[in-house]
Amino acid sequence: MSNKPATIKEIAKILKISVSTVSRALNDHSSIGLVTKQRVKKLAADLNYEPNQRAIQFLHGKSFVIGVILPELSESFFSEAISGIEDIAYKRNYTVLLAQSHDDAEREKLLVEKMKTQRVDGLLVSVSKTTSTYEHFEMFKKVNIPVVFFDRIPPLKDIHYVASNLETGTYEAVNFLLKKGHRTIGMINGPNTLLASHERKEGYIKAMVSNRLKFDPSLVISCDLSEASTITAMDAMLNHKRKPAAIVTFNDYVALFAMRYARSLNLSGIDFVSYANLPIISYMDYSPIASVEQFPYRQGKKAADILIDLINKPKSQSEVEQAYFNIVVESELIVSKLP
Amino acid sequence: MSNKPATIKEIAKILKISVSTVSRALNDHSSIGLVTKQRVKKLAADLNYEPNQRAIQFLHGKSFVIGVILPELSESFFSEAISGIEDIAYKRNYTVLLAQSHDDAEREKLLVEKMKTQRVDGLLVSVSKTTSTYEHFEMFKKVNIPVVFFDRIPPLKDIHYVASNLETGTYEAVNFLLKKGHRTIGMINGPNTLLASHERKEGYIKAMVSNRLKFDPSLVISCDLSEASTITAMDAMLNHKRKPAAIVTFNDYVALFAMRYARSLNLSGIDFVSYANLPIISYMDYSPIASVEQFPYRQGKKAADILIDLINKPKSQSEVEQAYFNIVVESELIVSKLP
DNA sequence: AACCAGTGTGCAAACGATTGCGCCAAATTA
DNA sequence: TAATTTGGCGCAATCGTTTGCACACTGGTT
Repeated sequence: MSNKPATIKEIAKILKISVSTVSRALNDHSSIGLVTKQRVKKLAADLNYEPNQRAIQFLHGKSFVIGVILPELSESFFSEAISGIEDIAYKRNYTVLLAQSHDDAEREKLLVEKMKTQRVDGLLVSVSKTTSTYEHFEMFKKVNIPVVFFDRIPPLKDIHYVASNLETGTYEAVNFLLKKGHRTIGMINGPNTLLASHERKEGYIKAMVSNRLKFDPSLVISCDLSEASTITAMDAMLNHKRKPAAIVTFNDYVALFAMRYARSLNLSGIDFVSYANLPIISYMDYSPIASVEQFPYRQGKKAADILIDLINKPKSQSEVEQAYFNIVVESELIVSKLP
Repeated sequence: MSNKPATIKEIAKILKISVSTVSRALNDHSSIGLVTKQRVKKLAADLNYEPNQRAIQFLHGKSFVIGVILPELSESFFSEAISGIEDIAYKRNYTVLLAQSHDDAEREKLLVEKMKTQRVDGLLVSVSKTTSTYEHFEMFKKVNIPVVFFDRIPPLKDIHYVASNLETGTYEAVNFLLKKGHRTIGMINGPNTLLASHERKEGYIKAMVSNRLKFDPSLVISCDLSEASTITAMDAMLNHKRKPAAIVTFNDYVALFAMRYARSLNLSGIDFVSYANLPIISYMDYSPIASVEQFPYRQGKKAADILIDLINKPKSQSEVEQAYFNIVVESELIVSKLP
């Protein structure tokens, strides 16, 4: 009963006109008379006609699908980013094919393969932590399928990407602490290999310098983001000849570890500032007094927009004049509301 | 330059055989000679031939896509569930079309519409909190597209669903507390309208009764899950003539609020048990001593498996003999490891 | 010599929608 | 009145793949 969806053919047969007329009528083509249009549209509505997307995709040689590969949806940065991607895709009539690499380079490679066999029209990627080779992405370029990276950018030339610049947010953060009266500010940073660590450090330095303070490198300590490593860093801070009165931490986890450790030593009064990645942290007894926000939703939207623009861009005649989008979303300091 | 992907036609032309032979050779059809098969496969590999999925989907009248609508990816229950869904879909050669309702009934309706125009082969849904009408799902049934609900199940007859039974986990939780020596155990439950609240209460009662203790209804207090409401419930607990020495809370947020409130009153020694929904909670200074786990990944896998089974099931001759899958994934108590 | 079985291959239709081209009639113009 | 425009519509090809059917061989059995 009421089984197969209606097709354009059936409409044509019932109305005793040709399928081309029906198609044109539904698409408001100028060469179709008003009465015919209305008759067709009426019947289409009655039959609950909906165009078969697979047929259209097939005809156009396009899938209207964008692939999205990201490390972990359970990280709130990514679950928020995917909302932005989804919203744009929806608005621009694209569909999202989502997959998680779970920070596994092998799996990421497989997923990229699958995206290719699925013939996505474009790819949005935030690369896995363990990824060290990038040929699988290069393949896409060869077949002219645009790839846009976001947040976790591979060290490649000539790519499109959207990422946040943590320098500005960090600058604001340190400035905020200085304005609050702190003179000695520490930073528990991430591994030096990460671009993100570098940006944080640069922001820190700029803030110090622009306030006519001299930058003390020994107050910026790297850690590997584990609790143990955070505690080691904290020990170094606390034994420093200039013990910091405020500390900027690489992320909320590190802040959590550091704050807990400080309390376990019965130390209070140190102000912490972090980078927002755990929404739950605001519910907690102790939380950073301010946070650098990276606007994942906004980044997701932007990246999706760029990707779809690229998909629909007429092919550039010469490869040379190809422009690469390198969009930087500025980060921003959000000061916690007092309870 | 290496533009369009290779097609079966090109292979046929190069090898001077017909497309049907090529197709059959690639699919290992028995009527094709060994030599021909090998020649075809060799060339296909050389040309990086991959079958055009859109063409195949179009031909079969199937999309090999399952739609997934869930409330919020940032809730870890769902982000874990989607991993299970993805994994099964990948394994069984389906593709996932994901969308979030953000707990908005209107949006959910729109998304269901979109899924229909996209002609998904099946639908997996966890309904939004604000959804109160269900016709949009009924539509799918009419056109014979299977729908499987998971976790948040609508109050409908004759539906497929996968959900966890919180009764068993709650039973274990209360039992655990009793074994630990507590005689008076309180429960801060959710709204009575929720099935989940009911299951928790039943588990609580069963545990008490099976330990020959009498059930005191005044020790099970409902709240609306807000902090204020949790505090009200806690006040009632603490002023109870039999002040509970252990409390089971509806979820981790409620546990967080309650524990914080207890500490603010300088109360310690109350044992809390909760239902796992915030992975971060184990990182915190104070956390429940045990948690009822609902295995979202497992639920997601199960739901996806059932859906794909339904999609591929030969049509039942009579509507009557249609069987409905009502799968219950038992919940389970996980006792926190001591640090 | 006629028949059959098996093996290997090609022809052509089908899936649903779009679109360039051509055709016919009515309306306008010369 | 004849010539030209134009509004309205149909024909048929096209996209890539699968598949039922027909056909042409070869080799073996009556």
